[in-house]
Amino acid sequence: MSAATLKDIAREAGVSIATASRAINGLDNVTQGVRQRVLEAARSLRYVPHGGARSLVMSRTNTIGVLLPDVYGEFFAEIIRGIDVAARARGLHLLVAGSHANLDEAVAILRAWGGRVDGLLVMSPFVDSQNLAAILPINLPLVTIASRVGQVEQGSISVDNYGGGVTAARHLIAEGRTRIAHISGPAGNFEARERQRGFSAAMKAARLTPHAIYEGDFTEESGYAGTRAFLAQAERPDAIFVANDMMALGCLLALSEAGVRAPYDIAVVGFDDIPISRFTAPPLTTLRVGIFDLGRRGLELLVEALDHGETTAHEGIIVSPELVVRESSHRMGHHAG
Amino acid sequence: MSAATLKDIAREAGVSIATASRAINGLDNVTQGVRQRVLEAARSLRYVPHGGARSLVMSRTNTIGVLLPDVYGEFFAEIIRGIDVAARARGLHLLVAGSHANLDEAVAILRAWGGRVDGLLVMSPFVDSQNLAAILPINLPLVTIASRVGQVEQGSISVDNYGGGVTAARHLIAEGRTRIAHISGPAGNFEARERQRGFSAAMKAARLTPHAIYEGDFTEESGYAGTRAFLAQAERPDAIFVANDMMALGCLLALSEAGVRAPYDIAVVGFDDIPISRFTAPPLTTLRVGIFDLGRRGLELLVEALDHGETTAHEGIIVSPELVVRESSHRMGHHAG
DNA sequence: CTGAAAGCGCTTACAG
DNA sequence: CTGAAAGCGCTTACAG
Repeated sequence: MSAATLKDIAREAGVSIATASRAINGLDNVTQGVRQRVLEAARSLRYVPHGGARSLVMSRTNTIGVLLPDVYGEFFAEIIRGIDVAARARGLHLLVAGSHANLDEAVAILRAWGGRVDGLLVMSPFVDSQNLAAILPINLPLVTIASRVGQVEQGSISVDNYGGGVTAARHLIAEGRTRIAHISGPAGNFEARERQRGFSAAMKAARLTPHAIYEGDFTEESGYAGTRAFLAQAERPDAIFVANDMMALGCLLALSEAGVRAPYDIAVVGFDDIPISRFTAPPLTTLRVGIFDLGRRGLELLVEALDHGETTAHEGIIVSPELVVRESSHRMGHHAG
Repeated sequence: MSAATLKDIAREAGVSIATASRAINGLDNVTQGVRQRVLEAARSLRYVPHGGARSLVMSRTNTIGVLLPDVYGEFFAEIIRGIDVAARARGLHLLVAGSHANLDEAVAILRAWGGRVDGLLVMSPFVDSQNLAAILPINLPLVTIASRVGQVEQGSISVDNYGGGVTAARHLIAEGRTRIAHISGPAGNFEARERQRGFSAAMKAARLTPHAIYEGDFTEESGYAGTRAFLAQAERPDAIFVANDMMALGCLLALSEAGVRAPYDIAVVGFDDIPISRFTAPPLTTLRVGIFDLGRRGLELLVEALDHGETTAHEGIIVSPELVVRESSHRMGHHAG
């Protein structure tokens, strides 16, 4: 037996399919008795409305398409969680693509979503993703998260990465560090680039030169490798600004293995404040971007665009990361051994 | 201008809408010239097929519904990643619900997916989720991941949690530990229960009694709290089997803060092998369940059920977790200080 | 309050 | 090779 349709329950209840539809949807122009019969028929036939058909006729899918670059690690788990919680609260469904390697792939995915989504939530941190909006195959409300997409978009929420880089550098300088190294994110990543720019600018303002720069790729492995490289140098750094927390984990392990104590020998500052950063040993000083809220607010912006029509020109929201000082960078930590 | 439809491009190309459809879909019964004209019209009108309409008529959505209990932490990021990679390779879309607190909510979500998905991938580790399959509102192919759903399902992939608990206990016993404590998962969680059962059985077989049991909830916080509780006892444990890696992170921090050295003073074993477990200090001994593959294989099982019809009775796949010995439990670690 | 009819955007036998 | 027509499962003016 395949799924029951409105036609089936109309026949069963002895009414027209229009009336069945009204009863099911709780419209008020239906008599008590009729409604009863319809609902009963629906129950006995285990009727489940066909969402696809309904979407087609109402030209509204109640579904948001979420396009992410890669769902590896806690950062993306938090983003998705924020989006999911906000979507569920509004009865919206989420069509999720958890990876795209480049613009072409992103466009192909978006195209395949035609007629399946009401709006788009996109995170595409590639340096060239400013073209995304222009290439966009479907003309839908679009909100970008932590991306460099620009112009055409309906709204955006992003992090002041440059400012965060400045803050990180200033903090380490204020801690009395002078040989400050940097492990960056991948070259093609817009956010990574901004963080490094901010870091460099603040160093320059303090008349310091970066002690060393290592190009990582945002994975723990690369943070580990970068730190090993620094430790092998003739003159070691006395601080490392790591462009995200995942890499900072690798950094902390490399230090620990080498018997180098953070913060005493080398101070470490990360970026993001993923949930586990409070639980590293030592706990990690980092720049909190409020990952969950990035996702949540992104979805809320999109809902606004959906409700108020696409004309509402939202300015981009820019979140200032907050320095969270924990033990990895600060000699006076509570648990200093 | 709203989105162009097949009708628009048919008119533009001077053909019938049936022919336009055939040309667009690459069927071979179309002349070169006609195909050219249609494709050109489609391009100039920026035509994107309406996936919803296509689904309706073909009664195939090419979409899988993914129901998860909670997307917090690396574990779920890995599960989603595995599912996503496998789905993208097959051109399938993913409708994702990243949280449900109980059976009722799960059922409501599933119901709302009627007519939007071809099959269901469900992870519902609640003890009572065996009822899920029976309550299921829609009659769709269903594969469960790490769940206790049973009978009605088309397929399942799960972890031998009991066996993993046994292995963890045996390992610690073999390491010469005798005062072995346990931080469990939440009481209502099926997997947590099985892990503890296995642990207890192996302890009993070795004529040992669990030194202490603390009921956690799979979060870092509870691992931290449980460990603090253990450390406050008159007689401290010399080993802790922690029911998942997230809690083990909290455990390691609590030890580190208290100046208790793992593995020397207290050995620690986790469960899951989330990506960061290699990067804790000390690196965490754990039971690798192959999280990514759990997601990937779950989706593959579902695709099989979709292709071969719902009759194929898949037996449940049970994955044996593999003990990965790192420094947190073993005195002879490479980097022992 | 209820029903017949049109239509959402597409695919697919059925004729030609 | 091409087109007219039916139909996927629903909603919604339009009459009554």
